Amino acid sequence: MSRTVNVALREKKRQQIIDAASSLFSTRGFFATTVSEIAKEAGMSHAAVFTYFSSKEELLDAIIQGPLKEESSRLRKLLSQEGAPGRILELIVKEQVESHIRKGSYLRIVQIVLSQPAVFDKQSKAVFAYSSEIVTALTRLIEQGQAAGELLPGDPEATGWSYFSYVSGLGMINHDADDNLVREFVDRGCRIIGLLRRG
Amino acid sequence: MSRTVNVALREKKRQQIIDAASSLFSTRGFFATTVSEIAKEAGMSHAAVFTYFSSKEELLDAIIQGPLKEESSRLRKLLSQEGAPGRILELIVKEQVESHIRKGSYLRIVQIVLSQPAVFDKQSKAVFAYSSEIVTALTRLIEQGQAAGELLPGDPEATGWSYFSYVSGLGMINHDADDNLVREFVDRGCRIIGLLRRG
Amino acid sequence: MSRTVNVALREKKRQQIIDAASSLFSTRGFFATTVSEIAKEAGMSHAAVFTYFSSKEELLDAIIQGPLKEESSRLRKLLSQEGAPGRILELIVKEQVESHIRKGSYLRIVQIVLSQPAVFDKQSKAVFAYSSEIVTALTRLIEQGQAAGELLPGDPEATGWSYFSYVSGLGMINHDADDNLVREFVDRGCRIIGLLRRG
Amino acid sequence: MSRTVNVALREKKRQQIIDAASSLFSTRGFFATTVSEIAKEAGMSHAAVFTYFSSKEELLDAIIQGPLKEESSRLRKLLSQEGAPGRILELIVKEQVESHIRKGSYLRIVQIVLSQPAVFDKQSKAVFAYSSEIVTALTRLIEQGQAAGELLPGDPEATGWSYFSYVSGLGMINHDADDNLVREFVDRGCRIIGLLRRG
DNA sequence: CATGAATGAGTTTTCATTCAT
DNA sequence: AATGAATGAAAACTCATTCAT
Repeated sequence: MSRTVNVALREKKRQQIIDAASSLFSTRGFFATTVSEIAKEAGMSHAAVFTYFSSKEELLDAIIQGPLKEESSRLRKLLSQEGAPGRILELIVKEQVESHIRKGSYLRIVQIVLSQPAVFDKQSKAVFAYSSEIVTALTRLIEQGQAAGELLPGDPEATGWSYFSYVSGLGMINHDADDNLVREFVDRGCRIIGLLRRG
Repeated sequence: MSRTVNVALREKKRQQIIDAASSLFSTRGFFATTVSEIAKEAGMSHAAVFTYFSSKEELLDAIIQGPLKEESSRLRKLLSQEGAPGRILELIVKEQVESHIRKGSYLRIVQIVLSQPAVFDKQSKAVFAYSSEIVTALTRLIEQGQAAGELLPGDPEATGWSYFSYVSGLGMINHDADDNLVREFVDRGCRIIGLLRRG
Repeated sequence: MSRTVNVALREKKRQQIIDAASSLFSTRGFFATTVSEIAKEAGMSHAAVFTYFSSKEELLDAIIQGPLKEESSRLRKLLSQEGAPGRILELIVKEQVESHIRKGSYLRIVQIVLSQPAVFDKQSKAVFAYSSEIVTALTRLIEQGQAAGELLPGDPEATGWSYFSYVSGLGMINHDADDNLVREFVDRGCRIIGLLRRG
Repeated sequence: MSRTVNVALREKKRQQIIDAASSLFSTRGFFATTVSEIAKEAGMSHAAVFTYFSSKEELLDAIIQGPLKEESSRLRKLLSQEGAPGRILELIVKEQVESHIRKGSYLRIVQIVLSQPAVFDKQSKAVFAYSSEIVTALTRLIEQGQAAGELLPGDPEATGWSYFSYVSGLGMINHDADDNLVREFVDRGCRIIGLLRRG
C-alpha cells in the first residue's frame, strides 16, 4: 500500500508542478519563466522539479499534451453522437467556444508554442496534428450538413479552417465573457460554419 | 547631399535590421533569438545593431509599432469611404483577411506579444489599443448595417470582437493560401459579421 | 549539526571571496578587477560568487562596511575610557596610526571609494558618515584637552579634520613601516593635535 | 603664420580635452568615464579626442604629468630661496596646503592613480618619484632646521613623510575651506614638521 | 582635420542542469 | 526523495579604438 501512496503522492506533486508552470508560462511565456519560479509556486525546491521532469522542455510537453488529449477525446465523444450534422456541429461549437474562453490560460500556452514553431518544433507539430484532426472531422460534418441542406454552401475545408481560426482567436483575446457574451460568440461560430439558427 | 545620402543609408540599414529581426522573431520568438543572429542575418556586426536600436526591446517596439500605424491609417481610409455600411464592411474584411494572411510573419510577432502580456506589457497594450480602435469602428458600422437591414441581427460589439478574433486567428494559423482560399476566408469573415452575400 | 556546519562553511566561503576581492580591489581597483578574477583567486567558479553576493557592488559594500563597523566600535571603547583627554587622544592616535598602516589594503579600497564619489555614492557616504563620527568625537576631546591646558590652542574642529587627513594620508602612502617608524608617525599625529610629549 | 595659428589652436583644443577629462576623472574615476563623455564635455566628437591623444591612457598621463611638473618647479623655486630653514618650510607648507585644497580635483586624480598602482603602474611611479623628490628636499631642510634649533626633534625622514601624508590627505577630503580654515590647516602642517609658531 | 559608423574584445549577470549529502 | 551549492554556457550590452569619407 505504501507503494500506492507514493505513486499517488508523486502524481499529485507532478500535477502541482504542471499547474504552477501552466500558470506562469501562460502569462510570462516559456523563456521568461524560470524553473525556480515554478518550483517556488509549486512549493518545492528548485532541484525537485527535475526529479519529476527531466528538463524544462519536457515539462512544457506535459502541459501541452495533457489537455490536447482531453479535448481530443471530448471531441470524439461529441462526434460519435447520433443526430443531424448541423445539430452536432452546434454542440461542438458550443463546447469549444466555452472551453476556449474559460481555459484561456491553457490556450495561451498553445499559442506561445504555435507562435514560435522553430523553437517548439515538436510541440507545435503535436498541436498542428491535433488541429488537423479536428478540422478534418469538422470538414466531414460540414460536407454532410451542406448535403443535407442544413448549412450554407462554401468549400468545406476552408470553412473548417475558418472556424478553427475563429475559435483559436477567441482564446487569444482575453475576455471576461459572461454567459450572454458566450452565447453571442457561439452564435457567430455557427455562422461561420454556415449554420444560421432561428431564422 | 552627402547628408541626405547618409540619412537614407541609415534608414535602409535600420530597415534591414527590422526585416532580419522580424523574420527571426516570427519563427524563433523574442527570447530564443539572439541579437547576434539578427546582426548576422542583417549582414553586420553584433554591436552595430545597438547603434540603430538602443536595446533588443526597442527593436521589438519598432517592429510592432510600424505596421500598427500603417494598418490604422489604411483602415481609416476605408472607413471614410462613401457607401452602404455593408459594402464598406465587405471591403474592410477583404482588405484585412488578405493582409493578415500575407503578413503572417508580422502577425506571428504580434501574437508572441499578445501571448505574453506580463512580459511585453507595453507592446501588448499598444496592440490592444489598436484592436479596440478597430473593433469600435466596426461596431459602429455593424449597428448601421443592422439598422439598414443589411446584416443579420446580433449584439454589435460581440460581433465586432468575434470578427476580430477570426482575423487574428487567421494570421496565427499561417496557410499558404491561394486566391481561391482567400476568397473563401473573406466570405466566412463576412458571415460572422452577418453579411450574407449572394443570396 | 549539519545545519551548523553548512552555515559555518557558507560564512567561511563568503570570507574567502571578501578576502580575494579585497586583495584585488586594493591593487587593481574596482573596475579593473573582474568577478572572474575574484572567483579564481577565491578558488571557485565564476558563477559561485553570485550565490554569495548578488552583485559585484554588493561585494564592495560588504568589504567596506565590515571594517568600518569594527573600527567604529573599537573607537567607542577607547572614548569611553577613564582618564585625561590628552591621554585618551594619545591612545586613539596610537591605535589608529597602527591600524591604518597595517590595514593598508583595506584603506586603499576606502580610498578608491572616496576618490570617486560620483560612482560610489552610497559607499562614500557611509565612509564619510564614519569619518564625521570620528572627527566629532575627537573635536570634543580636543576642546577638553585644550581647556585642561594639555594641548596647544587652535580651532578644535579644524584640528580634528587635520588629524583625520593625516591618518587617511598615512594609509594612502603605504610604507612597510617598522616599529620605530610607527612610533614616529604616532608622535607626529600627536603633534597635529597639539599634544607635545616628552617636553 | 598660419602654422603658428594651427599650433596654437591645436594646443587650445588639447587643453580643452585635458580640462574636460580632469573634471570627469576626478569625480567618476578613469574607468567609469567614457571617452564619449569627455568629448562631449570638450565640445567635440568622439573620434576627435584620438587625434590629440593616441589613447585614453595617454590622456591620463598628460593630466598627471602636467601639474606634477608645475608643482615640482614651484617647489624648486621655494627651495632655492635665501633664509632660515624654518622660514622656508613655513612658506612651502603654506603654498602646498593652499594649492592642495584649491586643486582638490587634480589631487583626486592623483589619488585614483595611487589607489590602483597595479593598473596605473607607470603613472603611479611618476607620482611616487615626485613624492620622493619632495620628501627628500623636505628631509634635508628639516635636518637643517633641527640643527638650528628651530624645529622640534624627531627623525627627519619620518617627519617628511608624515607631512607629505598630511598634505595628501587634505586633498583627499573635500573641504570648502575658507581663509581661516586654510590658516588653521597651515598651522597644523607646521606643527607636524615641528615648527611651533608664535610661542 | 573632423566625424559617424562599425566592431572586437570584454564584463556582468542569469539560468538550466548536475551532484553531493 | 529532496535540496543547497556549484557551474558552464550563453546573452545583452558597453566601449575604446579604427577607418572611410
